[in-house]
Amino acid sequence: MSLEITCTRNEADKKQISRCKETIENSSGSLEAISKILSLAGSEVRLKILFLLNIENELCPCDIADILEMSVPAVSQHIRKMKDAGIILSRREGQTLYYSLVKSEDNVLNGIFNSISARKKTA
Amino acid sequence: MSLEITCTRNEADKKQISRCKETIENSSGSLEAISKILSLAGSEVRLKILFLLNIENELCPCDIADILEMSVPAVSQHIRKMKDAGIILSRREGQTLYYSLVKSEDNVLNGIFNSISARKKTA
DNA sequence: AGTATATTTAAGTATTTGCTTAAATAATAT
DNA sequence: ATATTATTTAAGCAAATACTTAAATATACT
Repeated sequence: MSLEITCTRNEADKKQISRCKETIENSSGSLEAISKILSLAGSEVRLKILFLLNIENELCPCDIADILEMSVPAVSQHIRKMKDAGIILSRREGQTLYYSLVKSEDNVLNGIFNSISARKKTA
Repeated sequence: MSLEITCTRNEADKKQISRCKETIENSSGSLEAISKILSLAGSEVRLKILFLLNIENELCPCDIADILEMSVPAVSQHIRKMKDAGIILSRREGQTLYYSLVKSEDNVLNGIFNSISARKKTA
């Protein structure tokens, strides 16, 4: 691989590079987990769904489709991804499924919701 | 469009739905801006780069490639996206370009870095 | 000027994503 | 049982993503 010959071999700070490699190695689990969540929240549609669930507590796919003006299957498929990732959960009431956020302590999503509100005030 | 006929028309809480529509409308700017940032941070490679820049202050593409064990062009292309989005900036020193985070107050990235550290402790 | 280094850019391609439409489940109502 | 409603699942497809390799820029060195 051409990876072997880079500027590093000549004059870079080797100490810094190995320190960084260690840092990444040590946080590899959280980096993977957090990037998974961010990749979900990084879709504008899904961010809106998460944002709404945070405010409204729970919503059904049908209502979400109505609010976001998109098809029910499209919403359902976004929901599935978030459910598979364990960031939302469902409760059935008759024919209707209500989805809500899975609450947790060190939740990166809370910071995101705060940022959305904060930025709104600023604008 | 089939959007017109959903469960909403029959028995849903119309008040809730219009309230939600308004909420989304009101936050539409921040939702778009934040989801853009999250979609960038939602790539494991880019999250690692951002995480490293936060710790090391600045790094060159070559070193990042070395640390993450990937090709320089691949790194460069990730960097370009983040630069285009205005979340990182560059400083030239001779042939070397040093990249660093654009610092700001209500930065959603700070919360993310905290979550990465917090989760590491927990694990 | 000519060569080497650091980086970017471009072209090509395989994979992933996000919708659409149609069909399948699941619960309810008649 | 049959039909209706809420939702999911599957198949298909266009667009976006993330690499690869090769070529182009930019700065430094001789």
